[in-house]
Amino acid sequence: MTTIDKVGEHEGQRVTLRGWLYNLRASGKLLFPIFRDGSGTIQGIVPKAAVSPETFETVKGLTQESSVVVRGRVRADQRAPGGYELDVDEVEVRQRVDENAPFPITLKEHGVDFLMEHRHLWVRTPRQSAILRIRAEIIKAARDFLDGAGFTLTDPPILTPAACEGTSTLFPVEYFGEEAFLTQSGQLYIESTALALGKVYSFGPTFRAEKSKTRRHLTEFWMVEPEMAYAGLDELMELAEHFIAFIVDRVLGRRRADLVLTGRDIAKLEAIQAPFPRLRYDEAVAMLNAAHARGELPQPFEYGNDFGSPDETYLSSQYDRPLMVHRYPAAVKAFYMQPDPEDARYALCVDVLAPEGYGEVIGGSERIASYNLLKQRIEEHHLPLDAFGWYLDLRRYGSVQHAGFGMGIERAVAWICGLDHVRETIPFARTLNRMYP
RNA sequence: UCCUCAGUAGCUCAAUGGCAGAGCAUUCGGCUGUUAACCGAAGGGUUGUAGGUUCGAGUCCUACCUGAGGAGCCA
Repeated sequence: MTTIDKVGEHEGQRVTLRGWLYNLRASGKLLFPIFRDGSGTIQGIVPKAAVSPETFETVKGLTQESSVVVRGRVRADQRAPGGYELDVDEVEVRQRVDENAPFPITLKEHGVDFLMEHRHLWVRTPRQSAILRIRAEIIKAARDFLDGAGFTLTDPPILTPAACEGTSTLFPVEYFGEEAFLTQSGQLYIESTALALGKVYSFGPTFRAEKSKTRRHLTEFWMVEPEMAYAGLDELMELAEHFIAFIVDRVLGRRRADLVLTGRDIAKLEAIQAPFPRLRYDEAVAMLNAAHARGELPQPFEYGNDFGSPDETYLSSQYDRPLMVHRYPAAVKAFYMQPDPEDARYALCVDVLAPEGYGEVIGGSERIASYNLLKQRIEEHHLPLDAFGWYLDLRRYGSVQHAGFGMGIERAVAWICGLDHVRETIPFARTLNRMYP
């Protein structure tokens, strides 16, 4: 018993593979079934003269995605894409797909709507499987990095009584006669555990009821959020760049074949090394205005706004590694962000923009440590003060400088895999117009 | 919420207002090295829904439904 990714270790030996029929070609009395088992694909060879008549007929009658246990000898072959072929001598069919209701996803092209409607079957195709393996590697790398750097995983609640940020739309749920919401970020809660444990992180699903219809948005997405006590913006930016560089390096080391399978340009990922370029918001605005003056951007940028998607795309395209933009105007940022002591009009925050137009993958900031200032900001943003009582408590009992960021897993996967839409980065995407399957 | 585009065979798409078509998939036949194999044949249609214009509508008009791309907002 072995798996397809390890057949090279069994060259010349007879092995058993458990998988599914990916494709079947025939040339007279030669059959070429291609099997997949979740670890890869391999082509089998079935010459009529070399096997029993029963085996030949069984393979000849196989339908796409029928489940099979196959036995045969592993043979190196120059003509094989993976380097090895299987001289099949025995096939056990576990379930044969009925030819009157064939597997809907063929090797030919399909539209987005059809594929998403059949997502439960689409995940079987080699490219989608590769993306899901890379996603798993990215998540493991993120956790390994933080675990190794002294962070403790603390899981925040999914059901929450109030908004973390006043701006985004929340999904309401009925909670024993009261209204609760699905979390849009674990940040406020891990600020609490950071003051208990020093360095912490959360990893989990978050929900935003925004009616966004773009290649970068899901209503349900996963975030990894580190939070550090006794740390400010500088430490946070250093953490962010080493975090991302570690993840990219890990994927290049362990999932290179899958990156190639997705068609990713590997050289672009190999350039991702810390340190990353850093720009103040003001410097980024100057770049956008200069680009507009040269006719490279259609819209002039209005100082004081947050960057739009075309602005982010332009800025990130100027560099071969992620760009860190820091110190945005406090007025456009969240209520909990610490103002810059050198100029209170700016917030001590940072957005990390992925290269090649993939947009913001990380957003983070130093948090307000002062009780009075935080209370004032909550009031200025017209947020319910009583709902934030516990959050204000953190500033009454041993308040310290602290900072953290959130990285959206799906955007990171989309960037690292070079995908044009985040819907392929998660097994079952939840979008504005899709809840099925 | 706004802007733009699309909806025809299981899938991907054609069809000047004038006979509903092709490739793939499926079934049958041929081929001993195929790489989304190829060659031959067969079956497969309420053209998203409802109305309207017209001698005649897949095609033009109106409304609606569904989806996609983008904006805003965000990770």
